[in-house]
Amino acid sequence: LEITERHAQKNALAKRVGYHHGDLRAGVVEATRALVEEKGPDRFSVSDACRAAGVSTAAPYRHFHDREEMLLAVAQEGMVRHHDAMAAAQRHHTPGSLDALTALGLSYINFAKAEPGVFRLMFGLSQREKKPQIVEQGMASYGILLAQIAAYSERAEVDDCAMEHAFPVWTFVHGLAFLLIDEKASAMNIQIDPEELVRENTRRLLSD
Amino acid sequence: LEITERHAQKNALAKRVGYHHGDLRAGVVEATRALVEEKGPDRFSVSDACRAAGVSTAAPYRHFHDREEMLLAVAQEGMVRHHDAMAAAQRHHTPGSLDALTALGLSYINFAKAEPGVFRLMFGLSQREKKPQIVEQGMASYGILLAQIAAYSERAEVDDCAMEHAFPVWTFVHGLAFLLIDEKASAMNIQIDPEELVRENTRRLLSD
DNA sequence: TGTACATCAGTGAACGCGCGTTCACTGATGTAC
DNA sequence: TGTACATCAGTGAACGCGCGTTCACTGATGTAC
Repeated sequence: LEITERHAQKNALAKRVGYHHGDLRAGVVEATRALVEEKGPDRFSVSDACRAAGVSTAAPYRHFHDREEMLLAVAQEGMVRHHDAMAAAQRHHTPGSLDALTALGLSYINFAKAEPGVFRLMFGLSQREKKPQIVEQGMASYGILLAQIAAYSERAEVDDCAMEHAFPVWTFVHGLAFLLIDEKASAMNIQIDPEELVRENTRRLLSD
Repeated sequence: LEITERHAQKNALAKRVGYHHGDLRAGVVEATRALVEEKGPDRFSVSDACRAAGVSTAAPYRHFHDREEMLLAVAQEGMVRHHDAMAAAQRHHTPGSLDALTALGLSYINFAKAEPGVFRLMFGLSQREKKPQIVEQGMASYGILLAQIAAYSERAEVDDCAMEHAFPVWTFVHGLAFLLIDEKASAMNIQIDPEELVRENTRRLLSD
């Protein structure tokens, strides 16, 4: 009898076996991520996330100091996904080629399109960008761009010249990402081919 | 006696003469703008604005349907200021010169720096960018850029070529504005000279 | 010019609600013997 | 292997709070006579 009850409970709640959750932290972070995506970073509420994760509203406080720390965890994981996507995108292209740089830019934009909520969380104003883990992860992503640009201009290492050229390329791609997810291009009736746009203008920005 | 009372009251409340406000709508919009600037568009609350404007929380509902309409009014006025700043910036330069285009871009960025809250309100995702008044004002601002770019490439009118070149320039400047107000450039320890950055990269984006 | 009255901008109090966080408690788990 | 116990992840109820909006009301203003 008791075994049958247990079994039913297990099936009903899927991840939940009993009083203990198993991995409540991961569950809450995933619920937070989904809500940030659904409602935006500012509409997210702790209560919502707990409801979605199927735990009491007090539970997250065993794992996070406060609401902000939950968002920080989501931003952090986002930074890693973002970095990994860029690293993967360049892998299929000749280092230092315009193709590689285009793939890098497109993967930045595609991340923004795929996860606009998390993208906003990562790149919007907050105290988050001052946390060392976030800065480090950002530096790592920027490093991928720096290396490609150094290779593009046929330099062995990242020098001042590569750094000066990298920032405008980041700026352009960053602007395009926001214009797309904030629906400004479409509101202004501007048709866009992201790939050609990124390729041509990266080329122009790196000219001289 | 009564006159003295009136006088004292007038001095104390400045804008407030008695039961009626005079221009409550403008007062509330200004309070809303200031709060959007101070706390950000998402932290703004109707109650805060009423407190700041010195009116009851019910008062704005004589002039606005709801909270969103108050933000819409602030966005709208922001669009006009933004447009006027760009129009003024180009006035001192030869039409179609790189100087004129640089001044245009810088005025875009300076608006973002001066009013980051309103800038976010104007360019963030919402249903607002679909309101005809907002779209129209946006088109007008974009038209200034289009005209300068047509003149830059020595064309008499705005043709497809000008439109194709304008979008990347907007994208670049827009991206720079966000990287600056979201403090990404400073968080990554990147030093910037906005004027040179805008001039050089506008030139590159318009090359070919 | 003086009075009666309609208008409607602004009030003050209340509404129902969801929020972030805290608290004393519960009970599943792992470990020592 | 079996039992006693410490640990601590998760609970459920409550807290104080500020929110957006509505309501019946008040009183200043402008107009008709």
